[in-house]
Amino acid sequence: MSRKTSLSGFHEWLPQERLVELHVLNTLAEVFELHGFSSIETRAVESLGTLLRKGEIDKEVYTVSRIHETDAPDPNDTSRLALHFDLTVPFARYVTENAGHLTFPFRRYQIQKVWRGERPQEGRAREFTQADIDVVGDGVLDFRHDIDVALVMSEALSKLPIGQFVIRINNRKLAEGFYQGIGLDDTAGVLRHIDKLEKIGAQKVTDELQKELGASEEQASLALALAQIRAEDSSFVTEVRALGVQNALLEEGLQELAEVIDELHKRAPGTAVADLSIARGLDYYTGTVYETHLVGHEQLGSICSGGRYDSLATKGKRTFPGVGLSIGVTRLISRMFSQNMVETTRKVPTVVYVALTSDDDWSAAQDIAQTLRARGINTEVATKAEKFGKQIRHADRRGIPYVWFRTYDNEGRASHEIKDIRSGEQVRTDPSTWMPPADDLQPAIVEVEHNGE
RNA sequence: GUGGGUAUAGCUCAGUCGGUAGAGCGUCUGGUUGUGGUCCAGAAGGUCGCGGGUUCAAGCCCCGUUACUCACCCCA
Repeated sequence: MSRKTSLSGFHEWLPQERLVELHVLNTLAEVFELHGFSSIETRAVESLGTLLRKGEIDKEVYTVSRIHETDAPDPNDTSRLALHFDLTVPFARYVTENAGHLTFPFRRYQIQKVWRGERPQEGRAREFTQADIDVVGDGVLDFRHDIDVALVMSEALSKLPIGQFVIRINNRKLAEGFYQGIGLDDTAGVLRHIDKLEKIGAQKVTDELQKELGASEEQASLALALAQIRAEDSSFVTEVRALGVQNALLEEGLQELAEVIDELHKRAPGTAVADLSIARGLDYYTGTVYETHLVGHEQLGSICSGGRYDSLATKGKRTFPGVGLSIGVTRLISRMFSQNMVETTRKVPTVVYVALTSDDDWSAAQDIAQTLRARGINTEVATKAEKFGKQIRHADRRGIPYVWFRTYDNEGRASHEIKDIRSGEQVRTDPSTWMPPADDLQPAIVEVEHNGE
């Protein structure tokens, strides 16, 4: 169901693929609203200064300029406009700008396209859709929201035809406190190497920690030992303590992570683990961090990530701490297509195709269609009285399940017949009463079961 | 940004030693003259990515270029 695009990294889906995407988007919005998140949109552009405030991304940002701009663009001019590369940073700007009109804690969801200029490959596009939820507080934000957002995402992902997934959770305080406790001060550097654990293996990570960060053999092996800890409940706490590191920040992180994991284990068993190797690149995270992988598709990378950020949004002396998660909708559905994880029951919305017996019947056929549409039955009408075989074939190829015939008996009296193309069954009917089975009213998404995978 | 691979019909791909551009699927038409799917027969469909070079002759060899693609980096 998937195919190449002529502009790399900019997907354009076929109608049946779009049906899947819409199903995903609608399902997510539904679950988010069930949990009281309001929908907002932010503009597609921000000033370069806003986007780069945290100073990590540069080349992957697309800047926007008018073709009539007189001077050559200055790459250092932070007032230039650029397309947003995620929804968290624009949201932080939105919160500070509209703080006076919002009530806190503010729960919002936001589903929009974002753009990044990196080299595309499977699961990585230059234009893609993110579905974010965040909760932001004024000055303080109860820690329970860290648990809440993970539960919401767990529920949302469970309703998608994507098989099993695991939300892997860590805590920045835990990691940073631990590294401080063993004398490693470059937290970001250590995390960057630890993050590669799954990809390059334990030995290489230990080597790199020593060579590139100047860690001692003992420091490296302790950092690695921490990263290898995994648990579905708070049993990881004793494992960490067994490593014998003392640090106040570490204790705080341990407590937070234990609380998140215990509650998820209780309310959404099997969907979350504490994984102390999770690092996350973005440096604005200050506590809980999340990453989500599809079971059996780990190579795809994370399909839903986020974390707690205590100082991303500030306005004068006010700070707006937040916590949120973001689903990579495009990454998710491109995988669903490439692995044939889903099918649609048909590729068009149409339920009934009204055939023409003669070219003069078109207006009468429109009357039939109108009667059906009034009851919510998607209907289209043929424009030419081609041979019935051709009209049926036309409907069949487009995936329309029913063809409607208006026929005449020997006395010229009109009667109606409807044919189910799939079974071939054709019966007399009446436009004012006919209804398709509920399953045929709208195209549906069907999860494909793969054996042995 | 770095390194590898690929580019031929709508799609998937063959194309030998440099010698007239091919197959399967799909599409269209007919067999079957107003009830599809199967079968049979036939037809349409090409800037061989683009530009240059070598040669009597280039899809094929050489140089350049663009796009796509995979991996790295990073991330959803």
